[in-house]
Amino acid sequence: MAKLRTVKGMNDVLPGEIERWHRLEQAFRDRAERYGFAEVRTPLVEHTELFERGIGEATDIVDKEMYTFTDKAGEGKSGKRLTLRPEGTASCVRAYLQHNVQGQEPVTKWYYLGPMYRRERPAKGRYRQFYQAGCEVYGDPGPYVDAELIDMLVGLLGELGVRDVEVLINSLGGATTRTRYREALLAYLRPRAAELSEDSQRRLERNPLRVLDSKAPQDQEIAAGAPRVLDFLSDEDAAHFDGLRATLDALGTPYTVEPRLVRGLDYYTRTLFEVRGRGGELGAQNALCGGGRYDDMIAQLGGKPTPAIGFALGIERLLLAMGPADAEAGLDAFLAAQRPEDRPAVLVLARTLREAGLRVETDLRGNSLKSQLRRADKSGARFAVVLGEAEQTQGTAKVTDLRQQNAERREIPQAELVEALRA
RNA sequence: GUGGCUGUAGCUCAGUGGUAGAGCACUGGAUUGUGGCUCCGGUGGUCGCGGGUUCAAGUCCCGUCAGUCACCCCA
Repeated sequence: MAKLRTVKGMNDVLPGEIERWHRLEQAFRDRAERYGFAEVRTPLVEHTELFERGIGEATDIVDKEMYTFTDKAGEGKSGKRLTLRPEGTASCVRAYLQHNVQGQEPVTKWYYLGPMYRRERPAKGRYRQFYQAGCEVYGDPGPYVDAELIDMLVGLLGELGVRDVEVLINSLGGATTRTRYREALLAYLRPRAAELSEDSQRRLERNPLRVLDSKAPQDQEIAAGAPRVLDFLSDEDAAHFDGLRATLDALGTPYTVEPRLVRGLDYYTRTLFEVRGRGGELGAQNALCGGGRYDDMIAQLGGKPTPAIGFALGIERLLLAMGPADAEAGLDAFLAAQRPEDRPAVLVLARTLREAGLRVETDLRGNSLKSQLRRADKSGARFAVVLGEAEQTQGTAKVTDLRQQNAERREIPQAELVEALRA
């Protein structure tokens, strides 16, 4: 029988690595809350229809990457089609509508953090279960929140030491702009269809915008001469985009306008952005986070028309871009027993110290004092504390500072130990 | 889904068709109450898995699975 192991593309995160996850997650939460966002947690499983209607059936995500299954059928009922969420936005919108949040407050700011599932071929920085942290704002048409959101992201990345990034922005305009642009783009691409890559030819009628961000050289050449969305923006769309840029300028947030930035989700309107890392660790998966405005989705899913914007960032990718971890906070003390009969007293003392808030470890498997101290040293503990016959009778403990090479052993009354170990 | 590369100890990797190895890690010890450095010992392997070729396969061939990188996709 084959060895048990994780499902392809899904990974364990073990102690030693998890500390970096905590640091990232904590930085994200802290920043999001400082900006007025509150956490929302939604189920990992949703009705398949939510993603089909929310993300768009023409997208690759919905078309071929979702983990979808049929739930067990109930009495006289057929099973329902369920899907492991491939992204977070659709679920947030569903929750927003389900609990009629839009009727309770004019503007809603939510953040989320958790695993997403897409059945793609795994690669560096791309896994089948991967983690995203994201923010969503409902009820604010922008463009000021758009800029604030982007600026918040750049601030977060900087706080985490990721400074070599590129912020790309674009605008797709509203529904009417998009329709007009789509027609113009098709008019340009159709005569050149034969020259396009196979993938782009397949996408041409279904989702022509995707041809623009193809990496195939022949596609890029053709895309370079294609009409630009920005030239098709309505006056309102253009004013919105100008407002975004002016606000980013006022915030001092660097950005690049990339008219060919399109992104693979169908729901975007107007503002679109992506932050790419330039670090070598990232490989081809250099999109650290992406987002944009999706002003039409809430109405499409049955709510009253409400403007919305959001982004998601890929935790694993950000971890790659962050580089190696700082030294983790270690133990305060490692307690050792001189003789087997000292072990209960060590446990009593360990409990006292732990109750006092100290991080304390012991190793009382029955090994020698030498072995216990060797482990104390490897544990990274600041102090070694030894209890033996003499200390037991005198109510003291021998304390050694493990950071010093030939540290003297101090005999300290147990009553003063907490204080001594905090030093 | 397509292609390239890689699978040997927990980790990093050697290994000319002829007895399975090293370093690190783990563990025991080096005049009995003290760690690191050093030294000596020990545990640990279906050589990813299945076929084939051969007197003989970790080594050669085929398949398969997994990892990884790129395409693709996207965060």
